[in-house]
Amino acid sequence: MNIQLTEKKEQIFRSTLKLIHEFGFHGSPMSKIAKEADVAVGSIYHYFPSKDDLIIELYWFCKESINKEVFDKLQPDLSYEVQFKEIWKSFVDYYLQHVEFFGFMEQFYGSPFYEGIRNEIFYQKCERNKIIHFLEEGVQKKELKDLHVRVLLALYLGPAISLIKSTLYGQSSVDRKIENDLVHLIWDGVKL
Amino acid sequence: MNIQLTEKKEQIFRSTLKLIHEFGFHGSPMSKIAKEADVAVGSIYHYFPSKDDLIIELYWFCKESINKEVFDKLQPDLSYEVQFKEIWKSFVDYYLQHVEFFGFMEQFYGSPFYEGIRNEIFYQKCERNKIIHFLEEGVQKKELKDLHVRVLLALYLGPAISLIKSTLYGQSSVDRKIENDLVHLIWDGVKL
Amino acid sequence: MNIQLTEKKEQIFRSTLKLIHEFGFHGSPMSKIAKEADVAVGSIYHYFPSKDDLIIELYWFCKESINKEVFDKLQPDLSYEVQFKEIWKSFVDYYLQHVEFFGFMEQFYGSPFYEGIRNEIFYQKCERNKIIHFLEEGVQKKELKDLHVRVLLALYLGPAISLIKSTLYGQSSVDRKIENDLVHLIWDGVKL
Amino acid sequence: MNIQLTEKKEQIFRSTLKLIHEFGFHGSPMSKIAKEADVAVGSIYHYFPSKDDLIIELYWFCKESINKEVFDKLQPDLSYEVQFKEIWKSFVDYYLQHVEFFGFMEQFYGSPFYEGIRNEIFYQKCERNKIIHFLEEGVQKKELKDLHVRVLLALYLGPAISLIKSTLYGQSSVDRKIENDLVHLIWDGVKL
DNA sequence: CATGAATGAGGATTCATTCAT
DNA sequence: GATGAATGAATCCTCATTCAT
Repeated sequence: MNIQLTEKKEQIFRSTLKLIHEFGFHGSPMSKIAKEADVAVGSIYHYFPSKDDLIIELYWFCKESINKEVFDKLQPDLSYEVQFKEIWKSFVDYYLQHVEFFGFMEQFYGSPFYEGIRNEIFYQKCERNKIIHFLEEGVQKKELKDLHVRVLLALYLGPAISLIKSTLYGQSSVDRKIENDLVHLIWDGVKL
Repeated sequence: MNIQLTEKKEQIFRSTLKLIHEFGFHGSPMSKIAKEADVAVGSIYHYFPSKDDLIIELYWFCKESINKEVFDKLQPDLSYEVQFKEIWKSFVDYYLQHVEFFGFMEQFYGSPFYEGIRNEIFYQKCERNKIIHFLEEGVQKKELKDLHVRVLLALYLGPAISLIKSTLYGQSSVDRKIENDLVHLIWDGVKL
Repeated sequence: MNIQLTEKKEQIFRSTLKLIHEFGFHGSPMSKIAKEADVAVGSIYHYFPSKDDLIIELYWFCKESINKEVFDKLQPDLSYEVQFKEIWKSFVDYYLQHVEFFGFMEQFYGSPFYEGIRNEIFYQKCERNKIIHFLEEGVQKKELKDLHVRVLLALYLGPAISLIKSTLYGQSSVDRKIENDLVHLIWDGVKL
Repeated sequence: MNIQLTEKKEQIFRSTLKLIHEFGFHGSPMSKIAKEADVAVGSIYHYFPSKDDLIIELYWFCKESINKEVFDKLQPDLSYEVQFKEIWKSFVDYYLQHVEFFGFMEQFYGSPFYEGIRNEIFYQKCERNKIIHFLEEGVQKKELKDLHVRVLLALYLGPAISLIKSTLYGQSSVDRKIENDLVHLIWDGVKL
């Protein structure tokens, strides 16, 4: 998780993302990716050893992107409650503004690709782990109820993902009010 | 959504489910499915016009199954709160006991297959719609807060799905206590 | 060449003819033939050992049909010239009225099926041989020029087939005058 | 009708021609064609989108070949009669020397492939149209009787094709005398 | 570095044929 | 006789990957 990005590499990532979101893993052959990225097939193999590697690297690339978005702009001097809500909204907004990221991630998790790297994930500073850390911190600081982290996580991200899905797959549009209602309810549920 | 089930058809469904859960859509060629189901490749085509059709029919089959499980055994004379929790736990338990169903469904939603039938779903009496109906009923009966159904749904099913995922993919085991904690929190969040 | 025709057998012949004319050999699977003939696939195998056999028997069936048409109604007491022209016109008219026969025969000759039975044909009393015999007779009776039978045959049937083709494949319609002009020219060319 | 010919493409054409002539459309799978042409199956698909396309392009390739052969070496300062006979003999000889071309063409016309391109043919400068033009010219120049072009064409090419067929399919050999006799008879029949 | 022609194993699908009912 | 479900070899086609230019 610290991808060296050349211009070409990013070009390839974007195309792959777009195609997989639209057509799925099958339906996104290397030839199509190459055409979409406006490079030769062979060139892709210059940057990635195989298609599987491309996809797995793409996964880390996505992780890193959302990670940056959600945590980098966070102001650490705000109250826990505000941070709790900011993170949640950043998370939701990021995916709503980057449909292909979400589409790709969803497919990735269901796929056997994920198997291969499952264990790695726990040792990465990816956003999931940061969020876990943030929640555990909340418990320690007596901001959150003393619940198992799995409960907290499910309650924190579960509704977020559901909302994103219903926005993307159902044809409903983004709705600020609904977002706010949701975080408030969640906060009320878990705050001490 | 009212699949005629011959013995062979179900046999094929089970095998497809198993393989897709384990190996994903790619990684589950018809030949493998046939072998697993102990039928000839050609026979599958006797029951399903194409692989795509097989997968889409399988989707409805899964829907119908969970639908039955969650709602059929529900006792309508119980209080709303109890029903609210029962449904939720049935939902979670069903998937935890039928790993392949969940694995398949998750992949299905991310895939372009889903696109093709998205609109149909709203007109089906599938469990999602029944749950929506159940939640709307709760609002009317003044059992639940008067929130947008999307909020309620996200808060009801989102954590459930998150919990299932973290149980299946993170190798944590089922935990009754965690389940109970979660529903209670949810109920507290949405009850009037 | 003396096909026993049950009702079912003829039904199968007709369907095969129709389908092969329309869709070619490939494009006419047994299942389609069965459906068109309104019998079960298995039933076809009751009457014909294999698809190849069906097609070859069908060939003889067609031969016999046109044979009957062209020679049976011929009045032997007419002059050679009149018979010469009558046979020619019967031949042409028969195919123009039985498009599928012609379509099937054309495909048959080009196909490897024909190879297998080529030799048999010379010993059959099919119309080609009858025509050859009729032409040789003409030479003997000093009605026709003393030309090699291949020359006579090419000049007699060649234009006929060309005319049928241009009528069927080009979208021109049948034209009595053109037919008459052609036979007259042919007759003038070969008569003594 | 102006096929760009790379070396590989022609290689594939030759093999396809050979196999279809010998084994028919069915009996000539892509795998066999590839082996015969000494290329990989996939390579064929690099040059032709599908088997159907291959066959249709092959058709135009054949057309173009015979076209060149028959008309390119024609000397325009010869008398109409001589040209009339030269074209005819070139036509016959070309096919007798290129058995596979004739075999392929015959099958092609009978097949549903032909349907798809029938209309195109009339607008191409293929040999059939050039011959039609040559015959019409003969009528205008008062070299030929004023007959419908379909009559002239049937009388000109019909016997040619019959002769070729009887030479190829009946195991008779090429016979210069028979050829000459035939053209003379045809010429006598249609000349003014 | 970049290209894209070439490869061929592997996947979806078809279809002649069999056989239990 | 008649049926049509079941079979699986054979077909068309795709696509990850390689490599000579």
